[in-house]
Amino acid sequence: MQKPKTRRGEERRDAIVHAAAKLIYERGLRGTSLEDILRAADAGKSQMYHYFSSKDDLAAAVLEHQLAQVLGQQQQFRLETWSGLRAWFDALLEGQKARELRGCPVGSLAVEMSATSEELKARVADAFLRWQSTLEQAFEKMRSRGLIETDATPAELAQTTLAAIQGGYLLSTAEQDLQPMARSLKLAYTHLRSLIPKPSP
Amino acid sequence: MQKPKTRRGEERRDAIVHAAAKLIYERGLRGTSLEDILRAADAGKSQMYHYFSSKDDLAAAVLEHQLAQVLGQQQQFRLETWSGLRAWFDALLEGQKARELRGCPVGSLAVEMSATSEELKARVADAFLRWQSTLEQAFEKMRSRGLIETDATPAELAQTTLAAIQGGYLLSTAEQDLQPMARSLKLAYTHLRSLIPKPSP
DNA sequence: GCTACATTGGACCGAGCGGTACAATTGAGC
DNA sequence: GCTCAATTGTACCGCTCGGTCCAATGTAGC
Repeated sequence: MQKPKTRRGEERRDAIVHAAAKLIYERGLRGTSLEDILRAADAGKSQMYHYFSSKDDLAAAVLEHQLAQVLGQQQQFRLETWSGLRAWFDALLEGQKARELRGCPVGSLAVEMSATSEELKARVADAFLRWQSTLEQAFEKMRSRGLIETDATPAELAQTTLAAIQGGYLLSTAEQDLQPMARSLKLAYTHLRSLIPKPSP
Repeated sequence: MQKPKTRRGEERRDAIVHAAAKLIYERGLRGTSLEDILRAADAGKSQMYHYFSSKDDLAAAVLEHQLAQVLGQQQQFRLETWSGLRAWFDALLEGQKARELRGCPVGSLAVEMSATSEELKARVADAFLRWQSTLEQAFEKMRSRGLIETDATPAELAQTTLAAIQGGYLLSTAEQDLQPMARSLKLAYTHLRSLIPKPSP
């Protein structure tokens, strides 16, 4: 409903979002009740409805939180270098293994939210486009530095790379096997490497 | 609970599964109540519980139904030929457009089911592996006919192709734009084409 | 047309859901 | 230490959910 106006309020709001993110990631959005979340956050209903207007509103905040987590981790890598890109892919794979093949914290939430209201659908689209745009910037840097050379636009590369990531997550979660994701990421990496300009003889 | 033992029973069971598949595809599994489904199928609760032991049991039947639909359509194409493969990709894209970017009938259900019980998770894995195996067979045919030549196993090609499809679906649904799926499928196709053996000079 | 079983209608249930109301409590700034 | 807005505890609400029960009805095969 409204933003926290004190330090303490902010911390409580964050605690609710954190607990919600964790539970929703594990059980899905519809599979997680407000009461579960509030119990986990050690908060009461009045607190939640003080900061969020509805469960959907909280869900939107959780989506933002998850995206921020992903982008935060991503920022630790210099994606515009080959070694950075590879390290990032490796980290995604490690994360998926560590989280027991439960899927992408943003992607799986997005699927469920897109099947709900128009409002949430729009929020999901916005979140994904922002994610895509961070990749686009990295590929644009690579292009301008001569690391890659292709007719494909950076936007196109960002889309196909993100699709490979999401497809990898989904298949690896569905089949309960890390391999499909490993292979999908490897293919995406190999494809990008194939765009390295040929040395002119 | 038990299988239909008459013609009429079978039709009613099918009607329930059909209605469930449609609504669940539109609103998600948890977002669809039994009462919604039964109203749409013009059936009563006792009918549903006569043929299914629970909502999860019905969900498993819906997954089977959706997979059968997908494999049925797929069978109309000769995937082991380049033109057939391309036509299939085009058809997937057309379907996603026609269904208003709502995603893969199997994939989106799989995401939600995997976040639920262990039982459903196992069913999802089985379904996906069966889908994957049909692709694997097609690629194996291509390989044995000399259409492709690669170190990658048919199983590996099937996995990466399926991942590209699912990633394309997910991104296109999330961003509410057909383009990411179009590009993801195009990339998958191009990659497979790159495996055409070089004519020995 | 009898019989045995498959099928169906519909009332009912307890639990849990998202959401509301309101009074009590806290604490920052003066 | 007063004041007043920010924050919190708690009881409550109406509704919908998945699931149960059992009597009524249809019907295939004899």
